[in-house]
Amino acid sequence: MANRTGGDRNYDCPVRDILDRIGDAWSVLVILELARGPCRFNALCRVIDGISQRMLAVTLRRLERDGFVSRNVLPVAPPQVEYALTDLGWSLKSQLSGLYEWADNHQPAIRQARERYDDLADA
Amino acid sequence: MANRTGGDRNYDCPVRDILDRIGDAWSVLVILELARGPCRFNALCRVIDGISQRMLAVTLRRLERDGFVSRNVLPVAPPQVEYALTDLGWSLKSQLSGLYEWADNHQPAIRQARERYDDLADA
DNA sequence: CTGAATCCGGATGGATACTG
DNA sequence: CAGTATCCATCCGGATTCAG
Repeated sequence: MANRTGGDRNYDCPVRDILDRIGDAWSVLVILELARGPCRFNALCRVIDGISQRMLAVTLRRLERDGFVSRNVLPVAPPQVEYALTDLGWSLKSQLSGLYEWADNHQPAIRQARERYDDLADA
Repeated sequence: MANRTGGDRNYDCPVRDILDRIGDAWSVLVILELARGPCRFNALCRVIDGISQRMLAVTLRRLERDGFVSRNVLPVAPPQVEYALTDLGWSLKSQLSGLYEWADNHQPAIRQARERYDDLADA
């Protein structure tokens, strides 16, 4: 989605951008992983199970563009690039933590609601 | 996205479901609208600018399934269906409010980061 | 090692028409 | 009124290949 499909269903969305980002599974996983410490491209690729090089690159670029992640090229050969959370990134991370907590607390309720709903639907 | 594309990139995602939901623009808008009070289908359709009948129906069903929204069929003719937030829905709404606040506070920083990034890219 | 470019299948969402 | 069904354009993400 990146930033609105067509480009202009504007609403009030100052938030849409952030929602688009955290609505993206990979972004969240990358942020969570980087919260454990700075990390390099391939290391991230290995540890984030299932992500493709392409999506990791795309995700990192988006996060970097939004200022959540810093990209540090170490002048060595072969080149190494280290990614880390910025202050803004940490701020977002703490928001995510809040969401995670909420999600954990309420997941049983959601699960239950779904089962009830699905049972009725099957019948 | 609904619930994981392929169906099984599992991770630790108790949160993924919620993230998928609030990552969806329509869901957020519907919740926000219902937070202003119960509402009927066509009324929602009119007030949520740009949504199609289909997407409203799909969105409402998802929200209902997860227990965020209640669907109340009034036994009159012609049939009326009133949607409203459940307690769980209100709980989610307050989380969203937190996110909105955070987003508002940090949007300047993000905007700035983007401009900086894009300027460098253009050059 | 760290990516960028290309190709491509599948899912998503819009438009439209139809129904109870 | 409150949806459902169908068709179709679009976009996303995976796999693969190439490059600095």
